[in-house]
Amino acid sequence: MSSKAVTRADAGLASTLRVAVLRLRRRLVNEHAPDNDLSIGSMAVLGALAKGGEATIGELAAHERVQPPSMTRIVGCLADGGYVERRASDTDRRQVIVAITEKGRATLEADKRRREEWLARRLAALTPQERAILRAAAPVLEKLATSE
Amino acid sequence: MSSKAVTRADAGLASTLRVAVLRLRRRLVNEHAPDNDLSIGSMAVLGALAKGGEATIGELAAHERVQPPSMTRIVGCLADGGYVERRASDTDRRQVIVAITEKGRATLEADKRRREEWLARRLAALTPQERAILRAAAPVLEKLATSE
DNA sequence: TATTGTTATACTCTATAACTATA
DNA sequence: TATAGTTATAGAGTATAACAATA
Repeated sequence: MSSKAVTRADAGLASTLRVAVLRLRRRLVNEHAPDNDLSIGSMAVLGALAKGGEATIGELAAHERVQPPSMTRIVGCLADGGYVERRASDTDRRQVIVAITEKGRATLEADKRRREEWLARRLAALTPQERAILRAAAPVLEKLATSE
Repeated sequence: MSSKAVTRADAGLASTLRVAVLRLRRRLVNEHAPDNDLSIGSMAVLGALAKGGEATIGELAAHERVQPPSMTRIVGCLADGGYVERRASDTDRRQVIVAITEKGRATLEADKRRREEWLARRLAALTPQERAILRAAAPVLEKLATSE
C-alpha cells in the first residue's frame, strides 16, 4: 500500500469517525436523564474533580477544552447547587480553587449509572466482539480528543 | 467472568466512551474550518443527501436525529445558499422533497478534505495499530448512534 | 382526525470583548 | 505589564407549542 493510499484510507476513516462521533454525541445528549438538573458538561467537570482532585478554573477550562468564561459559568452553577466549593488560592489570590463536595461526589456516584444507562443498554445489545473493539478504541478516542 | 462483572466492565466502558465522544466532538467543532459558512450539521445533511439521494424533511430529521423544526431551519439555510432545492412531493403535497444541487455536491466534495484535515492529521500521528482499532470501531460507533 | 411541515418563541451552551483584581 | 477570572453580550443550535396545509 502506497503512502498515498494510506492517506486516502485515513481520509475515509476520518469521515466515518467524524459522522459517527457527531451522531453518537447527539444520542447521548438526547438520552440524557431529564430529571438530572446538571448538564452533561457539568457532570464532566464533577468527574474531573473527583478523579483529579482540586483544580483551578483555568485548569478545568483547559481540561474540558472550553474557554475560561464558560468554565466560570459551569462552576458557578455547580457551586450554586452545592456540588463544588470555591476558594482563593493561598499562593496566588487571583486563582480560584474548585473542590468537589460530599454532595457532588454522592451525586456523581448516584447519577453515574443512571446517566449511562442508555449507553450501557446499547452496549449490552452488541456482540462480545463489538464490545471488545470498543474497549480497545475508547483510549484511542480519548487520545485523539486530548492530543496536542 | 460473572455476568455481573461483565455488566460492571461495560459500565466502565460506557463511562469512558461517553467522555471520549463528548471531548472528541468538542475538538471537532472547535477545529471546524471557520471559512466554511456551513455548520457541521448542515454538512452532515448535505452528506446524507449526496449518499442517499432526495429525502423529505421528516426523513432527514429522523436520520440526523433532530426535531422537524430544526431540520426545517437547516434545510432553509442550505436552500438560501443554493446548496439544496426544495419541491413539493407529487404524491403528497404536504411533504417537501429536498435534493442536493450541483453547487451542494461540489461544496461537499471540496470541503470534505479540508473539514477532515484536523482529524486526518491526528489519525496520521497514531500508530498503525491504533488506526486499525479505530477502523474496526467506526462502524460499531455508527451502529450505536443509529440503534433503535 | 391524523400527519407534514412551518412559524414563533425560548432555552442551553459556548464564545469574544471588556473589565477587575492580583502578580 | 501580564495573568486569572468575571461580567456583559451575542451567536449557534436545538426544542416545544401552536398553527397551516394536506391526507
